[in-house]
Amino acid sequence: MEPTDVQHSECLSILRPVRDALDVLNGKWKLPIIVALTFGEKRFGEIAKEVHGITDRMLSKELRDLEVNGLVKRTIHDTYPVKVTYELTPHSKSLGEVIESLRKWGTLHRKNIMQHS
Amino acid sequence: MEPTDVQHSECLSILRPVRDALDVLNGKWKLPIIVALTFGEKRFGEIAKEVHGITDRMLSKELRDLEVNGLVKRTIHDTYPVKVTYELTPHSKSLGEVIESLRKWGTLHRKNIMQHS
DNA sequence: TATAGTACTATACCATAGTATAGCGCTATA
DNA sequence: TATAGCGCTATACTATGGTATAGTACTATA
Repeated sequence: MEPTDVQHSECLSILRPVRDALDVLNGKWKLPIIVALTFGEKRFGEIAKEVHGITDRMLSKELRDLEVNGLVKRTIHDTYPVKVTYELTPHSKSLGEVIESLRKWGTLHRKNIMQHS
Repeated sequence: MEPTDVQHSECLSILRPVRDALDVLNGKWKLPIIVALTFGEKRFGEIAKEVHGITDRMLSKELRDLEVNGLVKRTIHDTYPVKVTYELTPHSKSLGEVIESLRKWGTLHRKNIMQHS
């Protein structure tokens, strides 16, 4: 193997965690839902109101996705009538850096595109 | 408006550049193609060989996408027979930080999932 | 009794991302 | 003359993400 081959296969192995991260954030609704939960726990209906345009079906599905990925905690309160709330987990807070990094590059990229068109 | 509303709308406006960045990296093939071009310019056929499993159709489409987004430069060499090469632009190098940030979180996330299952 | 809210699920559909396979016009080589 | 490589494009298909609309079992309120 040549040196570039070694470097190349290293790059490829780096891609797996990168893909993992992208998959967690992917889709139209994940980030808006996370934003909605940023300022404290909320009920299903409250999130639905804040995330404009989302259908109940999608909200239900995406919340389950986020729960499986350990970003959101679902709590069923033992009251009458039953109350269900969702909140961000500590793990989800660690996303802050990634989002900031994406935001910075996205802003830079937008400027770049503007200039060259 | 309450204070949280202000903060909430701020978060939403931050999402646009984040979406932009995610869209550029999205899809199954963008990152592997970028990796293939990391160590210098390459011809269509060479990239096709390095990015395992990609079809000509997809490679053609994704290269055009990357070119439109200013990450890849396409050069037609005035030789017989004509030679076409692709290379990364300086702008694409600025992706390094973002990818590193995603890689770090992706690794952390994987550990987190392993523990809680 | 009727209406509305709560937290969903079911069914059907559509649009986009990606795959599979083939072909094109060109040139170089055997 | 035939075969293979080059850089693609065309056509048709499937799979996934997302939308639209309705319905459920329960409770609270008028």
